[in-house]
Amino acid sequence: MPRSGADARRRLQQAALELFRERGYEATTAAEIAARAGVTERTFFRHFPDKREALFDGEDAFRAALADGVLAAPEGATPMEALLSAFRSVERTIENNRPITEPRQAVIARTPALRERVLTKTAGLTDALSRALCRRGVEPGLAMLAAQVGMAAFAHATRAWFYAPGPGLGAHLTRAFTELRDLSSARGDLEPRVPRG
Amino acid sequence: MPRSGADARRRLQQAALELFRERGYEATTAAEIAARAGVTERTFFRHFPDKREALFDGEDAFRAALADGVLAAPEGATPMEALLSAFRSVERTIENNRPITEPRQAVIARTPALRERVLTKTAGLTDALSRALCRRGVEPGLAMLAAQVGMAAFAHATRAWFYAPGPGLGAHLTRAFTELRDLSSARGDLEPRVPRG
DNA sequence: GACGAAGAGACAGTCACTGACAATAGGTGT
DNA sequence: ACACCTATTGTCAGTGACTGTCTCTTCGTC
Repeated sequence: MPRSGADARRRLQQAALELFRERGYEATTAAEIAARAGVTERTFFRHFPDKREALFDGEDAFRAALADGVLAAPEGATPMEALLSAFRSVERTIENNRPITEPRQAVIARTPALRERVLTKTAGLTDALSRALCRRGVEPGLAMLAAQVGMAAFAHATRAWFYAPGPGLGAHLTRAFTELRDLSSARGDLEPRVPRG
Repeated sequence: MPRSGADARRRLQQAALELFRERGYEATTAAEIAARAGVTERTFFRHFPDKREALFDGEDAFRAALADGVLAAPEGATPMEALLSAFRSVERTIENNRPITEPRQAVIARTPALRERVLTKTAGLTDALSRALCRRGVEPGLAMLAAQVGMAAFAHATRAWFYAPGPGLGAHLTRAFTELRDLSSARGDLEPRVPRG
């Protein structure tokens, strides 16, 4: 019964989150998730390529928003400025989504398999940022480096905001990018200690 | 027959690499790897927690070397300087291991499941670097940020060296850390565009 | 009211991974 | 030489994630 397709998908996601919270990720089977959602195990795997993905959705939209944010940055912005601008453009989205992401995070935090998947999701976002920077004329290699560094700062800010939401994500972002600048600005000895022969 | 234990392990790793190169990762079963190594499938899983791990070994030693490198950095070094010093301390190791890592990389590059595992391995290294920085007195949050940024630069350098080994990894490292400094040194507008209400 | 496409169920099968128990090779002490 | 102990492996049975295939039902369309 193709009731709506999207309906079953939403029920599956809800059931998955509930069960993961109740018994943990490893202890719940795909069949159980499907049963609670009122469909067959086979249907579960038609909606999600694997069990983990039931917890990660809407990442495509977020990735697009980030990339758009980079492209929408002011003309003369440096790579890092463009990235910060992109992060600021999704600030509100993240803050508003907190009630949804918070319980999810709790499950992820205690499940190695899910933490691993988070890393590939983050890598996907980093790739998107890198490609967007390229479209702004940044050399590909440098774009990837900038995207990774920017993403590290963004993750840092998000982590800090998660534990201390008071100041708002924006304040943590500002702080993270300031810390970033302070970290690399110290003029040090960049030359190898031992000259190569 | 407990021939030696470590022997079977080495044969399994060799067989895994060979088969992954011949037919690809997804198309080879754990039983096939075990068969080529002259043991049972059950023995394979006694040596490796999962199929992917047969390709990733010696990461523990590498992680320890990196952490030691951070701790061995000169007294007054900044976090980034300590990280660079750590990377320099494993330069030779990486250069010497190229014949081993190169075929491995080729398999990993075309296998999403293995790329995902690389990310968690890298995250493990980043954690170790972060903890080492903490032992140098760096505040934990900042240590994690520094470790991630440093690891991004290291990965950038390694990537560049992979395609252009000529100048040596050390030269690429120097260049990466210089680019890093240039990236974040540009003094920009770090304040939010719209004041928070 | 026929019809085509999109979901969904039913069913069988592969493969990664695990627990439990038995068998054997190697080294050790006497 | 002999009993003994332990590490390592083989064997077997089982669970659960995922896939291919086929059929069936429902919904929008003509």
